Amino acid sequence: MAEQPIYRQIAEDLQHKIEAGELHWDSRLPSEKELREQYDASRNTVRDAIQFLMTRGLVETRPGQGTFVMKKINPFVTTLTSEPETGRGGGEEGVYLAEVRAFDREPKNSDPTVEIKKAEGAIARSLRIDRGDQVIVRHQERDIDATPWSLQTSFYPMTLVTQRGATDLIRADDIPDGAVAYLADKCGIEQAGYRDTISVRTPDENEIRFFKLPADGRVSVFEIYRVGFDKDGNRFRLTITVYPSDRNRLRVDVGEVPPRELPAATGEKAAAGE
Amino acid sequence: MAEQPIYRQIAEDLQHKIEAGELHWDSRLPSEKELREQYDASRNTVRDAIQFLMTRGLVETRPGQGTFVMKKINPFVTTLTSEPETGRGGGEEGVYLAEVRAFDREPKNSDPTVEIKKAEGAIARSLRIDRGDQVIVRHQERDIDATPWSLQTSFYPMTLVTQRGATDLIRADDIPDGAVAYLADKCGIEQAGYRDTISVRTPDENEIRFFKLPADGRVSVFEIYRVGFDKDGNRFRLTITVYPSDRNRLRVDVGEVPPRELPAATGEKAAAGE
DNA sequence: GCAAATTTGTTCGTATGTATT
DNA sequence: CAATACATACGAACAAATTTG
Repeated sequence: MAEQPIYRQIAEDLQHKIEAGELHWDSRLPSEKELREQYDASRNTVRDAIQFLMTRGLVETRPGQGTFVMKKINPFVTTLTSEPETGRGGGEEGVYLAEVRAFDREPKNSDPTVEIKKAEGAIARSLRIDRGDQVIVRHQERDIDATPWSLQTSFYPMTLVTQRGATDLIRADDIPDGAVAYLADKCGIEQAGYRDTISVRTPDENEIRFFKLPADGRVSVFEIYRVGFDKDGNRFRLTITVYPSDRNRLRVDVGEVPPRELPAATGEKAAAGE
Repeated sequence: MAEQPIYRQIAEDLQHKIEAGELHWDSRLPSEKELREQYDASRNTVRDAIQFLMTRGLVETRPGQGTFVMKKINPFVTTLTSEPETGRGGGEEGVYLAEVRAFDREPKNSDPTVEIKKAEGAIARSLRIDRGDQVIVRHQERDIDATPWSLQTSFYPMTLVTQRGATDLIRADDIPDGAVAYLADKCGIEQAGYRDTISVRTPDENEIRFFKLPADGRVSVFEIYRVGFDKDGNRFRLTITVYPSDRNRLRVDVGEVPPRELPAATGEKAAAGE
């Protein structure tokens, strides 16, 4: 049995101190120089230990200041199956706002940006249209409690506007009840169901900037492709939502499941959804 | 605009070469020594660049051999909502085997290990039992096409054995049709529904070993807590499944959704589920 | 506003250990 | 056993960000 490398030993010791409460939230760890003396190791080895803890989200470093114990994030739980009756799912406009407020947290939506583009490979395949077909791209940024929380981009075939009269899709305005409800009202396209495909990947440059994630991709993001189907099984929209995995959880309810309990005051456990 | 650090420049250059097809799948990158000469940088800097690419799953290192361009993994898609009729969900024994075989891939289940433990905090909360109550812990390892794919651990209250006669739960044998079906048969506990909570975290030591993940936790894992409810809303089991996020996707179908298409021969796209 | 001190970020060099061929 | 290549560890220097006087 090989002995643990030094940097791991140091990391473990620091981790224990953090978990034992010796180092509380937002308190500064000893500087690299001090740690070097404490553990009688080189600076690089100490830095390896700190990086190990950073990868696991226990500490963060601030250039010129020091290394700090990370605040435990109270994750927000998005229920993907939230409103089967209306055919709308968790994460969508109206549902999202209601969900967040139900947990006593403050949502904020940016104004949407609207673009017209040619469909690229993945988009065209998801919507079963031809590559190069015109699509409407609507993009929104969302905060919870003033922290950047998710990025949502929806793609609609241009034919919804040109042939079905859904002209509000190309206005750079919020659609108050959500695009799904609008399409039902305006052109009678009812969403009979949707399919979510969930993957995890490293964030790109934009996402790192918006979510204020560490630049080296230690914190990954959920990427959810949601394809909406009408009652004939046709695909009429694709929504891609990106959530940083450190501050989000997803939930799926199947069959008969008791309703969610509301958060007990500021209790972490209820909100964490166990 | 600050210039990019050298290790990022090298990483980008290598990434371009990979994406341009100059370095094809499974081909070896130049050794660290050669890269050092090519880019006129130190070995540590070259290693930083390689680590950057490893984090993003573009290359892998094999001690004693070199650094290789990673094969694009054909992810397996687990549908969490797969069999609403039977009350069983994706990832569970019978469903899992059928799902994998339907996509022409070869599943393998290890024999389960069975332990009796006292329920710890998270387990007790999930099952709504008291901390310290006895629970049965059944653990299984799963491969697909000889690659380690998921780790599953189920927790059952001991009362199912002592008061309801579900004695097979404490036998270290496979339960062929799955524990859910067994409990329905044996003690009439029907699973009326279940709730999945999905989070992402860094793998622990065991998971790194089993899944052969990079030791420093760059590749994260999905962790799915599935709580089963009977028709009275009581919780009778908790199953925690861990999937490496680099080779797995999750799917959720809500409402009326056309059936999945079967893979077109060996096509990546169909299997990826777009 | 500026300069000094502190702290982390990046880069270099070197040495030794370990795994594989 | 030897060669190759990655993993860990040491030391040193300068750069960049931040705080303090």
